[in-house]
Amino acid sequence: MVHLTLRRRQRIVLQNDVPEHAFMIEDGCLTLDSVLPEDRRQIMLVLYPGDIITRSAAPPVPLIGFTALRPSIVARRRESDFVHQARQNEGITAFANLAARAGLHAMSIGRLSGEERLATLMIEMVLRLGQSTPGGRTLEMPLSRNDMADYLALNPDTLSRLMSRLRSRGVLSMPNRSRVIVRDFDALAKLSPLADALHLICTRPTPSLFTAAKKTEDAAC
Amino acid sequence: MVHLTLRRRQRIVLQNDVPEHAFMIEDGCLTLDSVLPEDRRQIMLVLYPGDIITRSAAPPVPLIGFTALRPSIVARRRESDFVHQARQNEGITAFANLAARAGLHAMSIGRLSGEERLATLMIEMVLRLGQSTPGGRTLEMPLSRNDMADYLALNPDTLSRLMSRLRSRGVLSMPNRSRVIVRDFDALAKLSPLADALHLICTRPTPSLFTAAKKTEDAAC
DNA sequence: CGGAACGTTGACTGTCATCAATCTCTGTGG
DNA sequence: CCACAGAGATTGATGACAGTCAACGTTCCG
Repeated sequence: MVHLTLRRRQRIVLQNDVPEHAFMIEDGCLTLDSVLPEDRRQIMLVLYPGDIITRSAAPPVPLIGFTALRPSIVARRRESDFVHQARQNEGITAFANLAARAGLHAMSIGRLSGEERLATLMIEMVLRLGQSTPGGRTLEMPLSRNDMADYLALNPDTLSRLMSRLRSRGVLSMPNRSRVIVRDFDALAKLSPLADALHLICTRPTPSLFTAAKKTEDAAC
Repeated sequence: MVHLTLRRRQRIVLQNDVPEHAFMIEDGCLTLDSVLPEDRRQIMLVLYPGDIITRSAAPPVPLIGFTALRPSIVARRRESDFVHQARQNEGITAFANLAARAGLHAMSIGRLSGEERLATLMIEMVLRLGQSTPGGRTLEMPLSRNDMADYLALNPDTLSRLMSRLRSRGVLSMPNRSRVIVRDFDALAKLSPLADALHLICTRPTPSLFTAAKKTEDAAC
């Protein structure tokens, strides 16, 4: 196992590694992203500590990889490390969670308006990174404006307009480029049809199915 | 373990089951879908034999579930069945694959034009279900027009226009409502930036990482 | 202090959604 | 076997939302 220390903006491309690696986020915040022809970048997911990425769990597009949004630590393991039961359980829950989040994100991109998508992102960020402060929930936004646009499948100009709208309505404010203060979380939650789902997926520590399986040792089928 | 036989259009909602179940597609073709307020339906993924769905691997939105597109057989197992090493490997590869496909789909919805999305779907269908016939690759399309629209995050009218365009260009034809004949697969592939990725994800039997792990028995970390 | 990267805003354009009218299948019952 | 009903699909007219381009403002960095 190797620990990788990534600087901000540093990127690791998931090539057809032999042997394949599993990258486990230990600290920091990264994106799983890819760039299509004509500079169409899409951020598939934002990754947090506990997430595991492998080539097989990522879409097999040429430039797929992950990018550190802030200084991050990633453990790289080889496939053979997953012989152990405990590791396997970890892998199953991590991948199931990844699939669930990717599906939710597809739904957000596919069926929500620009404003709803932005609200959804902001709720995710508050739930993951927000701190209670006087005046609202505050967070250090790890995504740049362009990153946010690439995550939400919007263009930066449109996103800027949407942000201005939320600001003028007093839902949130941005004292500087990276800091966000959500002044009215309830209003924000009302803007996103996925608020409840986000709450479930961001707060429950890890889903239950296979972690519980270890305990019950009875034979199957 | 229970085998469920599903009729066309039959739907199973993934509730907060206790104990949670794993549904393994044995035969047929289904969708993983959900409906948001204002009748906004999104098909997250099309499921094929070998796929495994659990509540934890699906986005935690209220009406999430799967729908049979044609008569299908699904095995329902309980969590305790996943104690065994072999099952765990199965689970890991299945979920990793699900995550990869969900990510690819998000990219398709997010960054492709309507026409590119439709081409992407048609390529997926040809690769999964196509039969070589004189005059092109033929397939029985399991998705109705509305399903296709809900999968591609388009509306049915727009989709109809796009289909007409492809038909008039001679890329494909539809002798009846459900049968598709792809007359010029190369032209179709050129329309989708994700053609190569689809090829990788639809043809490789199952990804390699954890299936190989069983063999190497050395200690980890 | 100056330059570059990043962000904002306005005017215009294009794509896709919506609504409505019409047409086409498909299955049912006379 | 045909007529019919109802769902499904097509197509045109129109409108809304987001994309594009360009100009300008702001922040951050050397």
